[in-house]
Amino acid sequence: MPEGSGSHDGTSHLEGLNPEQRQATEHFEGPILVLAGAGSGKTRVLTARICHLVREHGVAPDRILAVTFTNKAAGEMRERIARFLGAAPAGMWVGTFHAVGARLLRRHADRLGWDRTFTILDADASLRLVKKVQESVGLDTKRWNPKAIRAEMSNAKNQLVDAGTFARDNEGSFDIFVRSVAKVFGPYQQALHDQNAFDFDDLLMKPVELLEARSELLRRYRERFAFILVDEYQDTNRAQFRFLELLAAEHGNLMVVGDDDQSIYGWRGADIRNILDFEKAFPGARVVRLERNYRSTRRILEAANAVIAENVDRKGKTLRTERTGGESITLVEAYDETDEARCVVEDIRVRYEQTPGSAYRDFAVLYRTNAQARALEDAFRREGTPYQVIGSVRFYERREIQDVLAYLRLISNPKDAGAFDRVVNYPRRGIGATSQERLTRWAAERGLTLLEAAARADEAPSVPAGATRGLRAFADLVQRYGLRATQVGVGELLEELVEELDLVRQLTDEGPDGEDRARNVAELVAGAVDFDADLVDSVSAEDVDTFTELDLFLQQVALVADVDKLDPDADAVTLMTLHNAKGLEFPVVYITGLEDGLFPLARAYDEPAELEEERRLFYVGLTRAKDKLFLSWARQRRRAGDFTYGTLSPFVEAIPRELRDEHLSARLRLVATSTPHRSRRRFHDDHEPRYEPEADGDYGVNQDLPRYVRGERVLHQTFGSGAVVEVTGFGRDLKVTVDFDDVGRKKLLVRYANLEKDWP
DNA sequence: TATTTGGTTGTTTTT
DNA sequence: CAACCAAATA
Repeated sequence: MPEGSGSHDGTSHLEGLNPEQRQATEHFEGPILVLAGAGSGKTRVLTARICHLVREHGVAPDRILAVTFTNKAAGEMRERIARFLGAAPAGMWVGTFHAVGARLLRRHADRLGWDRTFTILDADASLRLVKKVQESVGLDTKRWNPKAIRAEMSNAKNQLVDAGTFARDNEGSFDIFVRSVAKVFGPYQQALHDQNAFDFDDLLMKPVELLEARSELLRRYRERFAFILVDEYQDTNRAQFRFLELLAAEHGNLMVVGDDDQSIYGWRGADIRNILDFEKAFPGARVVRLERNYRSTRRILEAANAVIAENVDRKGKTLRTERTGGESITLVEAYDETDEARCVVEDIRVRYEQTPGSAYRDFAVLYRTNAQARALEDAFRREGTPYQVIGSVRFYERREIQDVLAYLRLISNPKDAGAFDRVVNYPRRGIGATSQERLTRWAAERGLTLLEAAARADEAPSVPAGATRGLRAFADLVQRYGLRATQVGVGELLEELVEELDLVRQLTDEGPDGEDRARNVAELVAGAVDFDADLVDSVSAEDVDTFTELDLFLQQVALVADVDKLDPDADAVTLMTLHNAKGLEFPVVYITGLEDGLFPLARAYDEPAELEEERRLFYVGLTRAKDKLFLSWARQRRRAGDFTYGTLSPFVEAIPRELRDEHLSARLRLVATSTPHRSRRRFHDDHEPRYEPEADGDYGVNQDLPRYVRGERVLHQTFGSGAVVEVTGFGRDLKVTVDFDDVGRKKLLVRYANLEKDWP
């Protein structure tokens, strides 16, 4: 589902470009910002320009660096260029920022004190490490949420703030949370180093460190990447900006393509200023605007334009299309999420049956949060409509997959303590928590890696004899496979490993989910067998031979996103979050869950900037559709256990009424016609849950609960006492801002904060 | 040491 | 309504 229209094989890369696209494509030297609206053919422009550079200006492909947002986009770009040029662009670097960063680190990690076989920790592994470090520095993991700590560190790294700087800046802070983060940050980085590992954020930050510290490398790469192109520039963060600046500021040959209206990763550190202020950062930059949309019908674009026009912080542009009219936008009001899902599946069924030549892959169902996938999946399964879910329960995050991968990681990098902990007693080898702890202590005393310590466990006086046997067997196994990894491919290696561990049987014996798990492992093995090291574009061809296939496989696994695995050949409806839909297009798009508080999420109301980001996300969703848009919301929805009662999202209200075609779901229609004189609230039939006043009806009775009004004194378990300064939100999203006497101002969700009345 | 249990906790989005 | 974790048990 690439953007823009297809190319014409064997013809010029310039053919079919409109004047603006052509202008951008033919740009040669100097900085250029391409403001490309949704569906305006920006991917085409990027590939065409690369072809132009190579063909018309004689630029060698290996002097070009192109950064894309997903690996899939990178692959597609490479493919298209090869088609135009008639040959693969040898030596050209194409990949995500993370992949490019990893590639640089693979080459030069030694200059930073890492080994080139370093492990890339995924989100889960890094969280475990944070927890472990927290325990080691004596910071209660109950009181200080490891996730929050990791998020804070991640944020810092994305701003290029390292542990030392962070500590210096925050050690004396009045905010205990920040001080706690400062306590963890240094040891966390140290632990990463000890394990020869980087986390995701390091893949962006460390290359910058590398280039800043090594002027000879900087010089070399500036020269090497004489032309740099960046897609989805609106979603770059500080570290990524700095990376580009380092490489491109001198020659200025930087083309960035993006759309400020589609900036949706602010929460991940993306700084919309990067695109808004590009001309300041790169003086003399040319600006080209692509405002002609080749994707959507006029009705869809009008709706999208109306929605995004409500944002203040934007460059401002209006998309135009050559297409006319189109179907009106359907808006369905459903009873609950099950009803909503049924409506979607039903609509797909009807369209599929009535539209000649249509296929299931023409449909996409989008939602704000992954949790919403469940009800939809159930409906699809019931109806027997083929579907694929992107994200949700991510394949590589599944427990059984992580276990197998931990073996591979440990085989590839014996210093990986996280991987060791994970599988030393899986399958059971009679090594309990106590033995593990003792071994860890002994290893630390002797300066051994856990694996070395396990091999010599008999020398460790404190480790029980039973555990010693298991440990030695384990160490022996990992060592054997370490050798094996240099002899056979990763597919064969994994087959042998799974066989030896008897994993399939282990899993099937586990119970009801066991078979699924076994199937997943089989799928992983199949993936490893199919793995082709030549396709790993995050390691240069010239470097490939210095790694085992296992190393390359692990690198690949760490960096592939879920969207990368979207199978375009499968004839199935695609279900995914709006974030994952970025850059894709479909003839028919369903956007579900359009309730106030869900989309936009209630918490976005805290900050105008966040609300604008939610609106941009909606805009991204709307502009994915080529021919037909279908919007839906539910009056009632189960969220995190309890019921919520919604109203239509204000985002939808921004769409002019004449563009929408509003319906009640079949179910609501039924109730409405059978009891025409009753008020809406009484439509529920008796089999359905009714409005149940929640158990908080006795607010006035409980003397310990504060009344949340300005000036009220409240007491918090960790933050102490303070005064309420602001009250926002309502119901389950009720929030209070409190000025604490000791720790300053905090915004808390009443539902979780457990505030007590502070009696003076 | 392994397994079960019950209670607590938390849902935004992802490389 | 999960998934996760600590404590209780076999």
